[in-house]
Amino acid sequence: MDSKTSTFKQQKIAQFEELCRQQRLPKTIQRRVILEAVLDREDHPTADQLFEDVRNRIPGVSRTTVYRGLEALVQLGIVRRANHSDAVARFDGNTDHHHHLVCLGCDRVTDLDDLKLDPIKLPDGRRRGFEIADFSIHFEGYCPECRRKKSKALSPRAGLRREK
Amino acid sequence: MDSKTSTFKQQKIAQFEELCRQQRLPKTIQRRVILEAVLDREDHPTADQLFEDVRNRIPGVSRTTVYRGLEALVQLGIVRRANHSDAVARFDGNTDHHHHLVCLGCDRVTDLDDLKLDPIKLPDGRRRGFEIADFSIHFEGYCPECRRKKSKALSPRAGLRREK
DNA sequence: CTGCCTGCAAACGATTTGCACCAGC
DNA sequence: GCTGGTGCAAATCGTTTGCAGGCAG
Repeated sequence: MDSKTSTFKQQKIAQFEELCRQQRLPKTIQRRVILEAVLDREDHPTADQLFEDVRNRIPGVSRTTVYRGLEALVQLGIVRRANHSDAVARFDGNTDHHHHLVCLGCDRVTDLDDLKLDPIKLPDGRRRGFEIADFSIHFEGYCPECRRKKSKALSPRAGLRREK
Repeated sequence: MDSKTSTFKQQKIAQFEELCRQQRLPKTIQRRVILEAVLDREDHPTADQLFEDVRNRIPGVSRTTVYRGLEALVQLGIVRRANHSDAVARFDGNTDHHHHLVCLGCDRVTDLDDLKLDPIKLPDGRRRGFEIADFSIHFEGYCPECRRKKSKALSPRAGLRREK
């Protein structure tokens, strides 16, 4: 929205085009729009949500194209797969270092950019021969909405049903 | 295997029976065995792997029962869903505080019990009204196996295909 | 031209659901 | 006996694949 965000988006798109050139991949409108759709969202949309978003801009796209485009963007390292506990694939245009707030009530995941946390000593790197490149912290707790529900009804732990 | 592990298992099972009593749920053999199957594994098995394990002990079980049993155990808070990036559900009998090593090459997730990390200051708890109950750190990197592959071929980033 | 990308329809695999029956309490 | 668990088969849902064009380089 503001210029900062906008610049970020520009950069990502430039990065995408750059990679296409490097790898001699045709840069199609579809994939550009798919990337834009991911970048336009703050949350971690599912492939289907993105399909809807893309379809608003390119009425004829097929679901397959969106799925394949997303996969391609992941391969290029421009977007990330976001791992929620539901079974559907989710994507995240923010490939920078950031952390997550995971709600134990509704399973929603929000990004957390507070980086006072960063100076954690990346430890035991070579433990078990594992080479650590980065890390992110999952904070588990309850989002405002679920806190309210929780205080009202201590009981049932609204099932882990999928959101739709 | 050793007495410590064994005790842990006992406790979990006791906890399960306790919860069944509290909530007036019948405690069936199937669910007990499902729980045991989860506890007997160190990794994060898929529902289908657990189905196989359970079937070895109760030849007649249906896949449905295992799925439903696992769901029930998750609801009871005895086992956790483990979030990998592949599309299949995975489960984890270790509900204690622990961290994860996530391989960017093969997406495998391993538990990390090194708790020198624990004294991290749980910060900004009330940020956005989010109530933080716990946290876990995802270390992203490359497991020994993928490091080897990576050093040989810098190129293709073996696709994110499912393991089977 | 050549190769990757697209769209469609069909296939697929994991998970869920409806229903009749059976088992704990 | 009532309630919830089980097993089976069918349905569902997200995702992938095969194939025939189409388009970017």
